[in-house]
Amino acid sequence: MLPELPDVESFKQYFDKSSLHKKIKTVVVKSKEILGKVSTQEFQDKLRRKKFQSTQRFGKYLFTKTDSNFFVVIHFGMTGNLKYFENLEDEPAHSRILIEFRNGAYLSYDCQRKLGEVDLTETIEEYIEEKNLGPDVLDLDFKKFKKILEKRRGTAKYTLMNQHIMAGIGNIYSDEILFQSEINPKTKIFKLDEQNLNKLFKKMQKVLKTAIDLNANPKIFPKNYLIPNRMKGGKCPKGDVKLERIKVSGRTTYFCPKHQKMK
DNA sequence: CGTGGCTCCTGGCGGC
DNA sequence: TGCCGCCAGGAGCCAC
Repeated sequence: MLPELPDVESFKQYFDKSSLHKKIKTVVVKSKEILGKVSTQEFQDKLRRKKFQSTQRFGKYLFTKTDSNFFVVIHFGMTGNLKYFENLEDEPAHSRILIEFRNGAYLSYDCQRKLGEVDLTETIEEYIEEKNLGPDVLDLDFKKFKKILEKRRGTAKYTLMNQHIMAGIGNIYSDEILFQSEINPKTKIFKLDEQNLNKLFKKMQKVLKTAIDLNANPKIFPKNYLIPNRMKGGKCPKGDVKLERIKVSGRTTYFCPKHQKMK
């Protein structure tokens, strides 16, 4: 699936399990377009002989702290992935950055469409500031959630997906959250009353946490989830109504016309 | 502030 | 059969 908050959380777990506390031997930048501000030279020089000490996820970003007081920031774009492996023949097809550890194993950042980005930062706060990201969705309580929605005039879908308002939700999970909340994606956010907002907040937390628990794997999602049916001709999991496919905020959006009526 | 359109990118697929 | 062009969607930019 596409790298939204639950997917990045599972990348974090994968990274932690495979790549922490191992000394880096070499770094190969195979597609320099993937790098943000940092040059290939600096990226390689700074990482050589270092170790990753810990990781932190914020929104759709994964921050990996090195033992030298800087972070590697990984953004997965649409097609980013991580793979740890022992033999070079197992290197993925679109390996963009390849880290070789001193134990002989490798970590590859694979990204077919090159829409992802890898960069360095001194602090997480600095990076968040620079990208102007809103708070991480899972750090919100209901009070803060209501606060950041005040004075917003956009649609529910746009508001959930806008990383400057809140960080972590993308096109796929916004559809799921709105489906579970029984809110039409085109509903203006200010049209929702206290009760609607409360339901939206609770379902948002529930959907994201459930997806994290299930390793962001739609194949094992609950039976009443929209995501596994999110395709042309897909049906509402609560009945046999056909899902509708429209554009909201320029993004392909699936919703159930029966359960997500306009308020 | 929000919307819609364009851009980046690659591979899969539909249509002719 | 083969090839063109659309589409997927994360995110930035720009005009309105």
